[in-house]
Amino acid sequence: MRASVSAALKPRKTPVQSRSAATVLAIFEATIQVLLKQGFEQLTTTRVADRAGVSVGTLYQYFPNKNALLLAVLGRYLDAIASSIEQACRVRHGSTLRCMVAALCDAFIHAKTRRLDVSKALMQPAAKLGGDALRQQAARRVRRAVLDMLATTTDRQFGDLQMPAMVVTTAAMGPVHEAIGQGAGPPELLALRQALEELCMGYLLRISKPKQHRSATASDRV
Amino acid sequence: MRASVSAALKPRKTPVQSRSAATVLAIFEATIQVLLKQGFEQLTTTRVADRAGVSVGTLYQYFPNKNALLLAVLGRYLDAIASSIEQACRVRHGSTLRCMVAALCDAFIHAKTRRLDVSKALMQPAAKLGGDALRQQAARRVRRAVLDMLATTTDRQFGDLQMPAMVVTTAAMGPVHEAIGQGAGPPELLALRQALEELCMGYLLRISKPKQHRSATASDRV
DNA sequence: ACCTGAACACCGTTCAAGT
DNA sequence: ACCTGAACACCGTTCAAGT
Repeated sequence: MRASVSAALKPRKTPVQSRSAATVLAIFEATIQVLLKQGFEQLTTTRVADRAGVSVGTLYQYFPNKNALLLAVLGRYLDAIASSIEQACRVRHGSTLRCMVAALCDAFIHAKTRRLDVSKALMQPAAKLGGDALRQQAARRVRRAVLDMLATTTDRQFGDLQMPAMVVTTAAMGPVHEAIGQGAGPPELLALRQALEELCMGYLLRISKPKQHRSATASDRV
Repeated sequence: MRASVSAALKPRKTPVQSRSAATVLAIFEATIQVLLKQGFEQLTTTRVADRAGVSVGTLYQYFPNKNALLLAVLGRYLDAIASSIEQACRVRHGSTLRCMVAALCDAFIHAKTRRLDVSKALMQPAAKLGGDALRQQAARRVRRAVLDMLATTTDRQFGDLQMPAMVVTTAAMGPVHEAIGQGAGPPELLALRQALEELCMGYLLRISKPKQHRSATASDRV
């Protein structure tokens, strides 16, 4: 029952023929193309329709307005990011804190780096009306995934988990966003990854206690 | 020689009579009013001019286009924030790491909380073309201030300072932004402040070594 | 069921005319 | 030196007509 980020942005009419499903896909791709080649300011519904090979009217048959189109594209992107981080977290359930932190830092950076051009292109309209709500919804999924993972550590125990999960996720985003914005290359990203790990480890060690070493296998497979 | 964030956004023509200085101020205030009352989507150059009590033509005499107007308003806001953080940092030069971190966390939260309505209203257009460049420029000032402060600690010594300064500033922004976005009240902000302090402390202690206790007064007034 | 594109309303921007 | 506001170009959105 995991909520999809783009749930509220469903096209006006659901494609029932394969022809229109292709049309919607073409519009999505055309939007990203225009965003990449012409930029946000130059993005026009007519231009998108042209590049998609359809008329404006067709575009408006599937999206109530330009904003909804942009949000739909952004939503797909955020969905993909959230999913990949969720998976990275799930794989590390029941492992060491250091191991979890390392995986998490990797996942954050990969998410933003995977399709760097698209990331950057989407960052501009991201703060427009509604875009922030989407961002928050995706952040909630990530936060939840982090919390679930932390709850299964083998070597540390936490009091509250809500706050640390929130702090770690949002805190890690900032440096990554900044580094990307400054056009950081592979070497800088490597140094950044290291710094993020120190950041998360320092914080999480500080607010947690070592776990009692009675029977380590007891809570191994909860 | 500290660069002003809004340096590149100077009005088209510099007001030489007091009448026009008042006009520019009125336009600034009108922009924020419209942003607050009608929202970003409804913000129209004509509407701003109307509320400022001038005609559109007058507005365009001082700002080359709508985007420049928005950026100018955003620039003033970011300037104010950066300045207040710079000052908070300066006051703590030569003090303890814990003391610095505490002051810094306070400054971050205060900056975003001071005029919360304006903060929120400005967050929408912040990511539009050019807005991101402004944000980065302000972030650079803050980063610089943090670095300068850290260089004067009495109890710890760091290897590199560039990375920690960058990480701490950008990392702290995320949780604050998120909390504000979720409509956090005073109690939540207090808990957040505490968490931010742990975050910064944990990280900075981790990457620094205790200072030798030879003659503490030697590097006191560098 | 899906597509077209001329037509309409509205907004950013200009500029000739005013004081 | 500063202000005005009608006029223009362009973009988002619609809808009657097509297949």
